[in-house]
Amino acid sequence: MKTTIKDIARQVGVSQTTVSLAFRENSRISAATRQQVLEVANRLNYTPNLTARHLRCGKTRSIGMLVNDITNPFYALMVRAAAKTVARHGYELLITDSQWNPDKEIRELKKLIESRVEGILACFCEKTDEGFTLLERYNVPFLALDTYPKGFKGPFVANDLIDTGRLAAEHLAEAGCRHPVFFTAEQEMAHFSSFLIIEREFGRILNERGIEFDAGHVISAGLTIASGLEALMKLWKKDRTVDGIFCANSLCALGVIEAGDRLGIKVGRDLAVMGIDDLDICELSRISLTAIRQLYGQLTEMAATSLIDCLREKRPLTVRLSLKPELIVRESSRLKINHAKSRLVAPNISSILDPERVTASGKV
Amino acid sequence: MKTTIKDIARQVGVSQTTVSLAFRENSRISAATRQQVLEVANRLNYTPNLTARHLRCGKTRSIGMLVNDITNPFYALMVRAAAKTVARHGYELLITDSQWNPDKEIRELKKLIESRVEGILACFCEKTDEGFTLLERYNVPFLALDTYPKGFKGPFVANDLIDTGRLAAEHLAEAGCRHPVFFTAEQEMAHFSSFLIIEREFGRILNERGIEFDAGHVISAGLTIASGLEALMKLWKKDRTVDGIFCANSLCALGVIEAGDRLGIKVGRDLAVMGIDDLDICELSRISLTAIRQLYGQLTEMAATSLIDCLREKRPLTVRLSLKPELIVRESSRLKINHAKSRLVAPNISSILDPERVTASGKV
DNA sequence: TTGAAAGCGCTAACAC
DNA sequence: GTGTTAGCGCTTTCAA
Repeated sequence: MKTTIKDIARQVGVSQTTVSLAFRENSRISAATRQQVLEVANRLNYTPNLTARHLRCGKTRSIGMLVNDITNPFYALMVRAAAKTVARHGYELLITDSQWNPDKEIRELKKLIESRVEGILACFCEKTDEGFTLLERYNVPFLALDTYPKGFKGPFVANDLIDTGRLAAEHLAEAGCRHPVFFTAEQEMAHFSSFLIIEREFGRILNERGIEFDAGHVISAGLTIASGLEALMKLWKKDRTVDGIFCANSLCALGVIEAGDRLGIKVGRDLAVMGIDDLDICELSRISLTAIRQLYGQLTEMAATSLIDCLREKRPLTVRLSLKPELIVRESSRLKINHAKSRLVAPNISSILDPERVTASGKV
Repeated sequence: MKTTIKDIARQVGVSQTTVSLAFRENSRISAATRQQVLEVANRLNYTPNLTARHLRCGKTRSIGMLVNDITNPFYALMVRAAAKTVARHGYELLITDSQWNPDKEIRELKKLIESRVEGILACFCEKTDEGFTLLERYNVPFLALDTYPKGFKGPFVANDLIDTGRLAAEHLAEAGCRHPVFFTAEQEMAHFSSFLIIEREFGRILNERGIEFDAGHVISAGLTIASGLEALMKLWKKDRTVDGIFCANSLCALGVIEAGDRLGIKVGRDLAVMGIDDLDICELSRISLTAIRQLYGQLTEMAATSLIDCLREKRPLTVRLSLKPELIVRESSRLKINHAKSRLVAPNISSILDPERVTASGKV
């Protein structure tokens, strides 16, 4: 059995209260008794039982975090940022993963609530409203992170998806694409509000510039290398006029490049490829993938901070914030430049060379 | 304030026990009362307080997991596998991250102990013995995962590092390398037992085959793309005889390839490059990096299962298991073949094409 | 400066 | 089937 405060009290010959007090700085305990208590505690290998403390105090000093896929570098980055931020304020982070499964999302959220986390940072998988309805119902302070469900009225810190769509459209238009397509997530996810927002703005800007784009130019490619590869293979069989592909993430774009290589398409010259999420490897000269960088670390830090601030001050959460993404142009989409001057520009390698860079793939 | 069992009891007009019992399947409660209780519970938005339950029951049904860097795809993969396995047995997973910092490792382990996890899956950062000494002292069942500290007498499930070193040495020797080097982790990590074991076996096999290899052929390159890039840049300035580089991970190897490209070295023909950890992108034909695949998912699943089994049966943990790694040969190291027959072999693309493949980079 | 008593929300043992 | 009682380990009054 684990040593408790009682055991120590008995050994030292003081009350439980005294022992409890001895573990806190500048409480009204004499230096001598504190000394004794700490000694015995150490000898008996005592560690406080947080379960008991939390029950008694009525709060857990913990924040829950829900992500869709912990093995995705961006969620991992967010988790890391959240853990750090939360720890700085004396909180724990309970991490859970829905695996894009709405049922699991609900189950995980319930468990967090039952664990009595004081607040939740939630990346909803957005297939239903159940997730945030649940949190609202049980009255748990929460914040939507990275993206938020359609029509969501609550607090969020997210990436600016309209801007994302716009940047992509403008870039491809300027690169000289006349037949761009959007490779969105797989069928089941393609109707998530985040992808739809990007798609709509992407199309709107293209149309504005006189480039044809409608539902027929949206392809449920998926979000993995394998699915991007397959999607271009399939597309190319029936349509070889495509000259630009905007992928919903960079993994998909890597698959598209691979397919291009196998099909003998000159990526960057005859076909512009770009993705969302700037992975480290996008910078390799062999890849050199144009990507829209989202600031996941900052995003999460801001979210966690404002959640904890509100918790502290017992204010309701009101933050609704969209972070601007950044376009990183590389070789995979220099159609116009290459056509015009046939000149290669050195890829942007600054960040790869910077060992201090916060990285999604990290170390070992 | 949150609804408690008491509130429900009062509303329904039964005792707390009855309410408590009503939430369990086939307890001795009448269908009618259960019905009532559940109804009221639902109306009052009741959720059980796990903190209280755990305190009362004296166990938390939770397992702690310590990794060195949650943003590293392999640790993320392990976390995912652990969470799944543990959940299947009705346990929770508390995830923490030492960030390769031994002090943080201790702090995090202490927090897990205080949270009264029933067992711990630990990837020790190995800078000191403090981590496992602590766990032994507080008598927490634990398992070293992925790697284990030098001279470690306790239970572990790890990759076979001797085999890893051997596979690399044999492969480079057979590829025809006469001047191979080992790019190990950065200075501060290079003396970790895992890297040392790999290094020693790598050298031993090379020597056995009459290839020169000593401490001078070990370079503290680091484990990131940036550091691999820099390391080869530096090395090439003073030594151009190197014809094979075995990197402690694949990210480093990607950096090496990048450096090779920039320096005009023909990677795969004049310089063989290989790494440990087979990332998805290693399979892209633009990269085609030879790598030693470690089975992180299986590793973790086995560890978690045996931990929980022992917990259940109150047996002490005794497992000491090393999993065999697998060599995946690709274009980056086909020196001999290329020299001899100048023939390119199609890269192994099977796994990329398999959408079911468990992947480190995952979706979105 | 210390101690006694109460209680956080729940469950287990036992009585009815 | 249901209720009573006690107690998990801790902290927080309040009294001494």
